Amino acid sequence: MRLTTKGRYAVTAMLDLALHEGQGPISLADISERQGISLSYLEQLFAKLRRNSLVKSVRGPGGGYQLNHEKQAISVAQVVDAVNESVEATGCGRQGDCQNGETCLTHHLWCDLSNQIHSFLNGISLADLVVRKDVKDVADRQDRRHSSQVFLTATDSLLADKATV
Amino acid sequence: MRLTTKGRYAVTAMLDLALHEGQGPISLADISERQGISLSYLEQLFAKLRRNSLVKSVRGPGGGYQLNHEKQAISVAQVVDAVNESVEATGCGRQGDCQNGETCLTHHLWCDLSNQIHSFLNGISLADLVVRKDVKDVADRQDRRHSSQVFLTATDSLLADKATV
DNA sequence: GTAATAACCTACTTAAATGCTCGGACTAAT
DNA sequence: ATTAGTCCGAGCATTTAAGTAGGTTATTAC
Repeated sequence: MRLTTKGRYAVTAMLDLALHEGQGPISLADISERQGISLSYLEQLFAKLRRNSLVKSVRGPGGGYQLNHEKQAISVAQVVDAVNESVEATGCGRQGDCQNGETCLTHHLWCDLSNQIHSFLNGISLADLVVRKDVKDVADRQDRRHSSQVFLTATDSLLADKATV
Repeated sequence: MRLTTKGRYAVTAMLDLALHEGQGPISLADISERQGISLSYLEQLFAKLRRNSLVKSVRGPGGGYQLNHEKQAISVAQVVDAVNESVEATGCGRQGDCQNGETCLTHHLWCDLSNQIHSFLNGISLADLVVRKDVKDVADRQDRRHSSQVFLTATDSLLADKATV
């Protein structure tokens, strides 16, 4: 079992998509900036998310990614799974052949733990996260910062335009 | 978060000690044989278990390891923790400074998950495991095999003794 | 049609951890 | 004195995460 930034990034990015749903395709550059995740790394993660048909893409200018299903139909477990971070706690993948063909002493314990984790993460959808207060707070902060940055760079280019006149 | 054979080995080995409690010190060689874990690797794991005072050791012939506390006072979480396999799912160690100083979008989600896992593993003691049917079954199988092996090697040495006569 | 944008793809790099092995030193019972 | 055991450090092969770099293709806007 393993849960690193890989799975956390994937969930964060998907949640970012869910939060900005209805605003058209969201570019990875935007997500990268808002969530502080390397753009190239995001590309690799979204390749997997796309292969698992959790997102759909639009190429070209104004393009980006969108959720491929309803928010409430995408669970955290699915996202973590899509980027190959199994929350399976057994070493044998539940086969029970952990100790050269036979069941090891603690096999069932890890099975129980796997069930526990999986049902927990399976029970949480992106829609559930979007309405949480702690998520909303962080999202608001990020959006303010992001839009003000957009404003600043827009102002910059206006000034640059003036300068070139 | 990470749970690999390292933590699983540690719990398995501790459970082995719990199962053979009252039989004096248990050598790592015995555990290695019964549980199919490399002896040298066990040594490294038990160094950590000892440093966390989960076991006490007896050196010299007839020596080995014993639980340092009552079976019911040692939880699976403690054992996993002792070998440095944190079941902490956040990247920031609950600090909330995940995204360059500020809280990331999914921080609270991973906190919840950590709580879930921790309370689950914390609620299971070695005593709980010892009485489980699935554990008993495997333990019986291992003990039969182990004692018959001891018998065989004993017979071997008897025969060897006879041969040398 | 040309430039810009953004998805898409492949390959490489760095760092860390796992799961071992090996060799030896210390300690205590026979 | 020998032997059975714990103790300790170094080293090693493999895997993975996480990120870099460099490019190609599709689409829009000018």
